[in-house]
Amino acid sequence: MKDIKERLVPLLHEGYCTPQIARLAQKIKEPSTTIHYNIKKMEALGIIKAYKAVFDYKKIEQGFCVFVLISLSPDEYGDPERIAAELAKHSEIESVDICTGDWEMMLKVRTRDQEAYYTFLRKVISRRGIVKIKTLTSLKQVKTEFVLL
Amino acid sequence: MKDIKERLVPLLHEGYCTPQIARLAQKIKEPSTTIHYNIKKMEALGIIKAYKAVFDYKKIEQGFCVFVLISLSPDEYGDPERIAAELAKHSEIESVDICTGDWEMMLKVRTRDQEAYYTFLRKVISRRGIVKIKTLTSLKQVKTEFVLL
DNA sequence: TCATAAAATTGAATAATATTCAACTATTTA
DNA sequence: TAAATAGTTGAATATTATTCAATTTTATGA
Repeated sequence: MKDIKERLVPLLHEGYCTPQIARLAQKIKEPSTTIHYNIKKMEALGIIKAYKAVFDYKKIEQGFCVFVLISLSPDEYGDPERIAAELAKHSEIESVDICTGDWEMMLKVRTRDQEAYYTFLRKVISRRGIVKIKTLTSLKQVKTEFVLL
Repeated sequence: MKDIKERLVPLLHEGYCTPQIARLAQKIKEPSTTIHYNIKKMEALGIIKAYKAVFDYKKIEQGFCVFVLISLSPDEYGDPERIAAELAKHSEIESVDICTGDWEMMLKVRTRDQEAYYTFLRKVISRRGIVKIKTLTSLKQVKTEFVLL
């Protein structure tokens, strides 16, 4: 056994997939060359960013999911995007949004369990510029990435 | 012109994609038949739920993105999943989570613009059982669905 | 309005890829 | 330790994506 699975998951997580042109052609009832042309165009225009797999995260040791509401220090109001870009690099973070309202930033984070999240919190989230955070823990994920679980 | 694009986007949004076995095989340096076997196994076990495209949502008229924090009426504490499942059906909703803390539910919603969101709010979110909501509007999306924008 | 250019659609041919299958190896079970 | 099960792999086949050239449609400018 070569633990192929463990090496596949991270790749499929962010890419290494492709549209099924033949199936789309059959569904939409147009020639596959037409589908091909239109998809390549959307890729070239940057409309399509990636093709990826969606997992049942409980089954890949990523069952702990939280939303992190972040309040920035006034020093950072001018350039929240630098912190956002820094955070976005981490593979545990599913999404990073700069927001209005009581909180300046919203993260969605996935880890193995609460302990792994605590480690992540200390290592990544605790940094200069972030003055307050609030964690909302997901007890049950009903839909993710537009896919019903 | 047949507006192929408009018909492709909703399909690619939730599926109609497939893993690139040859590319994965090259990357991982294992035979493609081994990759194939392992992927089919993950699909059969329900580890992989779907293969889908990720879009630059501004470019498909879905540029308005919000997080909706929902507070349920005490009547519904016992069975928040029915409301969650109802909400999850709507294609505007990217994710539905049942949470701990001050709010019982978290939605991520995408619409064309603020007006479309307002309509959606009145039509879908306003319902018996939901007693309070708070909307956090995303001003800038840095990362979505594990994909950098 | 009409000529011209650019963009989009399409069928046929080809190239690339996924899938099947049978043999083999490694791992688990009793 | 034997037998059963699960995982790996190369070769053959089936399916699918891609290229290309021809054609149609749409946009542009005098």
